[in-house]
Amino acid sequence: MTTLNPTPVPAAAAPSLRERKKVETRTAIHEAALRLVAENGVEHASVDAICSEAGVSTRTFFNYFPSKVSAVVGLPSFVITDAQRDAFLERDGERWLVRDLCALVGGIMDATSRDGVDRQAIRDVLSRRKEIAPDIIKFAAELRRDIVALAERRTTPDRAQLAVTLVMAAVDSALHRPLDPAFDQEFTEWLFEAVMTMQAIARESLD
Amino acid sequence: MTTLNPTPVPAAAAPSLRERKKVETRTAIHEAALRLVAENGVEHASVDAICSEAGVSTRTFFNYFPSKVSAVVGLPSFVITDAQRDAFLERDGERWLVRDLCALVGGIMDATSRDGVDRQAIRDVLSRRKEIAPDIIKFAAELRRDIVALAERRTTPDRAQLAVTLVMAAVDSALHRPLDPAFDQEFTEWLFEAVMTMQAIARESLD
DNA sequence: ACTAATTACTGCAGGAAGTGCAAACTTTCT
DNA sequence: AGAAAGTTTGCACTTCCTGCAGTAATTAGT
Repeated sequence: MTTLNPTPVPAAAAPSLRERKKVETRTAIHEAALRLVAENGVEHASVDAICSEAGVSTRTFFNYFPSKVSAVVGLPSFVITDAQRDAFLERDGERWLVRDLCALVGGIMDATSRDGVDRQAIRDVLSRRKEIAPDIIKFAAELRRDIVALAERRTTPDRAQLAVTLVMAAVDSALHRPLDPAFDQEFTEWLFEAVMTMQAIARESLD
Repeated sequence: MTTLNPTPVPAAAAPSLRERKKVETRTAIHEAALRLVAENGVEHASVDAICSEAGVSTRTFFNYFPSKVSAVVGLPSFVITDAQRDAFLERDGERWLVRDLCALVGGIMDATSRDGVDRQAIRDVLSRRKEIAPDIIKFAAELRRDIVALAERRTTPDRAQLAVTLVMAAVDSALHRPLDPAFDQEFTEWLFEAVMTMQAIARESLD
């Protein structure tokens, strides 16, 4: 499952002018959003401001991103690729369920800022402007549903619900952690570590 | 902590006409919001519609509640009472931290729909209209900060962060659970149970 | 190279959430 | 009754976001 090419195989093909321009404007918007939010905070970085910074019309902005947060994240929405879904469903039952969920979610989150945008920039914004966390969580809600659907193929609905909640909580904790040097290591690892620490805290709280 | 009266003690005193009217309009708005959201879903229940259902102006609506969700919940915001804070800080250290957090959060959530509104109504809306969950979580974000601040008095910032994240995840799971008969029992108990189950899932996922 | 079909960009009109301000109205106090 | 204090309302305004229709740019066909 390592070398699956999503494009129709026959040579990477020169990306057309159109394609290049699309990437260009999307990147422009994304970078402008990142820059302005970093400088002024989410509240005081209006979509209009981002648009003029990026040199596009407001309408174009919403052609690329459905919301302000999504522009900051650099993704119209979180999506599960076929490869990711297959990898997750390869194993069955509850064994490694939580670990696999971490891998899945980590992989999905890693899709942010692909097209040549400095990943450090997005990390900075997330850690410096924590007010954005609730919006991001809300933004990820749609994804959550999809993941629960997948998890339900490996355990009961009830436990699937809780397992996913737990992993999403790990994401949440990532957004609230101060500064976050750990964001550099594999996000998946980081998530799993968070889950394990939570588990430990819960257990210790009992004796 | 069972029989603590929040009012200044000296006789319950006849609530003035003004006070009664305020409660009346707040209740009217809350009930209208509940009713319309239950019928049409969050998306299709506009604030304007809620206002005319409740017989108040739009402006008055926002005098009572800062947002649509807050009107559904029936609270301008989640608040920690002094009694609750004191009860939480009575114990020290990590022992029972998670349990105490569940009690704290459970108590806070229990403040919804006090003034004679059928609690069943709000439960119904939450379980029938799950799309509202992300908004509620976002609504509770402010509270989250306050709770973390409290938790930090009993453990390290890092572990406080994670412990609170875990308990908030339990709330999240409550919002996503199908139908939820358990909402009837003490919410606190329910939260703790969710945490424990998550802990179990995480642990089992390892062996 | 010129035309035709796609596809992207833009403006405009408008809906919905939410805020500040000042006028109008109600309850309360003296 | 009249002043003081508090509540409700209308109005103008900002921001996010969507549908629609027209324009402009890219690409494909000849």
